[in-house]
Amino acid sequence: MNPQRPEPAGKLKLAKALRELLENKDFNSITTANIAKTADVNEALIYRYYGDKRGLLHYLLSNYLDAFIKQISIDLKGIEGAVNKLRKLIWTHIYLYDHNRVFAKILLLEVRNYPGYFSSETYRTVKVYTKIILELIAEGVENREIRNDISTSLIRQIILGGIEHTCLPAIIFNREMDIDLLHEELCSAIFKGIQPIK
Amino acid sequence: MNPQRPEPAGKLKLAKALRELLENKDFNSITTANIAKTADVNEALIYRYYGDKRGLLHYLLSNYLDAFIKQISIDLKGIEGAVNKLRKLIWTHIYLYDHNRVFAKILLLEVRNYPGYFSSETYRTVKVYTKIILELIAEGVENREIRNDISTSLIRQIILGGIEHTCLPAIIFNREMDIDLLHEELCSAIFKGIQPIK
Amino acid sequence: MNPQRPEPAGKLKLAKALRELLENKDFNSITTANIAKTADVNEALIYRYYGDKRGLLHYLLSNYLDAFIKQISIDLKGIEGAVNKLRKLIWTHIYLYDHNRVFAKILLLEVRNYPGYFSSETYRTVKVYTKIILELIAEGVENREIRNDISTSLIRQIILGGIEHTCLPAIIFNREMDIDLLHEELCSAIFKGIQPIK
Amino acid sequence: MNPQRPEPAGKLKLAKALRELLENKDFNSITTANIAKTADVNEALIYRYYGDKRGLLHYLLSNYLDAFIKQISIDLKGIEGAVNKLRKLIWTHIYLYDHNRVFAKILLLEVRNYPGYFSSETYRTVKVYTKIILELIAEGVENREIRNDISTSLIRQIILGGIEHTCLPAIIFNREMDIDLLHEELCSAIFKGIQPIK
DNA sequence: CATGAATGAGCATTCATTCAT
DNA sequence: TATGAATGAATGCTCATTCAT
Repeated sequence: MNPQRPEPAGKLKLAKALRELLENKDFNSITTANIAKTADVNEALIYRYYGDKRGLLHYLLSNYLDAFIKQISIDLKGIEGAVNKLRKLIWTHIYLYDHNRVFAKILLLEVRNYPGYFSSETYRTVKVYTKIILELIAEGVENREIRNDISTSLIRQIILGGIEHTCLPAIIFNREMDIDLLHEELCSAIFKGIQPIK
Repeated sequence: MNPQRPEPAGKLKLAKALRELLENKDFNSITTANIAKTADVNEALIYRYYGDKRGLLHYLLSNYLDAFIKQISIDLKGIEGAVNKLRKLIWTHIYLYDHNRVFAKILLLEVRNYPGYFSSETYRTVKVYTKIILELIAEGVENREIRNDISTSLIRQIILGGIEHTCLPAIIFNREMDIDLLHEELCSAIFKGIQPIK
Repeated sequence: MNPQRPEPAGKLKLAKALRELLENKDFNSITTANIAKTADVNEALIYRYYGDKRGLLHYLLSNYLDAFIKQISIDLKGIEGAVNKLRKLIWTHIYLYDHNRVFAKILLLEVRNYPGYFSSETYRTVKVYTKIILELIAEGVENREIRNDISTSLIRQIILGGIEHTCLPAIIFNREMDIDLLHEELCSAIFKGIQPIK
Repeated sequence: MNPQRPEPAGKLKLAKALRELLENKDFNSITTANIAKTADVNEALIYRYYGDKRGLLHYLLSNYLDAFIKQISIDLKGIEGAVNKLRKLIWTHIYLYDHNRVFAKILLLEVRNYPGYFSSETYRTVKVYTKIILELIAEGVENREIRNDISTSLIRQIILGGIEHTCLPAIIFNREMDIDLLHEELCSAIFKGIQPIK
């Protein structure tokens, strides 16, 4: 219960091992034997620390998501205006996807199809993020930067869907991404539609 | 002796079964037992009729590709001008992806990573299609509808990449597609760049 | 029931096909599909004509055994004395093993281990042969060419065991056989022991 | 950490089970399910401990070969003269084949035809043995007990071929062996030819 | 905190055999 | 007389997971 107690060595080694392996293989074709051997610990530790193989994946993911959210929070500091903040958020989101393709892949492709996703901690962490977005939108609506005749949740949908739509092909096919270009295109598409008509 | 001998029931049932299963799962996580049970035939028939599990997938695909190409060829009839034909081709391509999501998924995601794809019959059929596109582009260049300072194969790349980029997210996440909208956006992006500056 | 009715084409083709295949593979690794394809007939014919795969093998074998016995019977004509006839019989036996290695292999290795061998037609034909030997021995005993204080069946055992012993290594490892040398060694070993002490 | 850690129970049970089964069936017709059931352990242990089914066979074999070579080395102690040592070696070889028929069978029949045999550890161990023989022969040549106009490797060939030829039939057909008789016959045949003419 | 041992369920694939026509 | 369609029972092998220590 002591939040300060350091994680056991084996637990960390396993997480590190899976992260490594995910760079070259997809989750389903990585075996537990594989992970344990790479980590140089016993296979059974996966079950002790993470419940099961998928648990380890979610642990990895939630670690990443925490960093993701922390990064975005920092990046928003000092920016004025909800739309400006959202622009920055989108840029960082794309940037982080580009620089953490393994996680992007898991998040975009692996994690959703599985039963239990919506009751997972990953999902709870994702919701923290979507809540941040929602609040920015609400702020925008209040400031009259954003139309008030579209529901905030639909707007959030548009933003997240747009990011996904924008990044997915490059991530699936390991293509390079021109972050600034993609960001510009995406923002103009999004904000043209959701900004109030003056 | 009859070259038109109808396909055996089991063969067709298997193809149908895999098509069904692919709607919800990806190929690798569909088992042969799974397919056979869905088809309500014996597992061994997969091997009798298709050589192996992957053979069945390629059968499905090549059936679809033939229909795909036939449809596009018909759709181009009566249209004048290379750019107009290409616009129509893109529309039909998107339309067919939208209405045959299983095949779109296979084509976009499953089939490429596999060793032997480039020596498969599927690949040969795909090349028939890309050749059609190439010829339309060449026609366009000749008629001065399309710039002659970009290689035709690069232009083809742009078109096919664009279609992919446009359709992939909707296909992966089973989202609805506004075909006309996507088509319009895609075409304006493509043709703005490749039409000659007057 | 007409003994003159010719064998159906398919039946013969199958026998021929198996004989061919046995030259390069052992029986267990030849499949029924294999046989039928080589014979260019339907797989089910094996079951119509021979009951099962092993039945076909036994048919082949009994054909061979008939020829074997016929050949030996002819070879014995015009030879005087039981021991001389036995010498000739042994020579021909070795000769035929050497020149029909496929059958030698089946007879020596494949056929015995199987349940049902002793009630097979093959076994009945083999008994015709051993009866010939037994009669030659009895003739020899009567003529005082062969000791009368060893049972004829034991003597037969010694002869057949000796032949087997002599030929087996060459047959298993596909080695060449010096028929005359083997014959001489074997006969001197056998007849030294079984001829009456003068 | 203890390098002498005892072999796991399951590993040993599997080896014992295969040894038992080989008494009545040949390796190819023994299934992994068969082995596991006889050993009363899980089939997967074969793969954990031996890599695959054939690995288990080679384990059995190499255990046996080690004992074989150890026994022969001991038996040669205190014997004077290369030819006398070879005689003893031949006797022990025949004796061990007689008393370990399963291994004799594997060694004579199963192991050779397989691809990879010549790069296996079994083969390396076999070579240790043949080297012992070669050295004895060289010793004999030096002492003028053995002719020096036949290559030592040919002489080794004659000895090993002779043993094989002598034991094979009895081993294949589970017949009894009169070891002393076989030994005497074989040695007289071998050494008549290879001893120097005085 | 960590491990070695063991397992059940499943995997793609093979093959001798049956049967309606 | 012959065939195409179909199948049950294996086969060697893999892997996530459990558990006593």
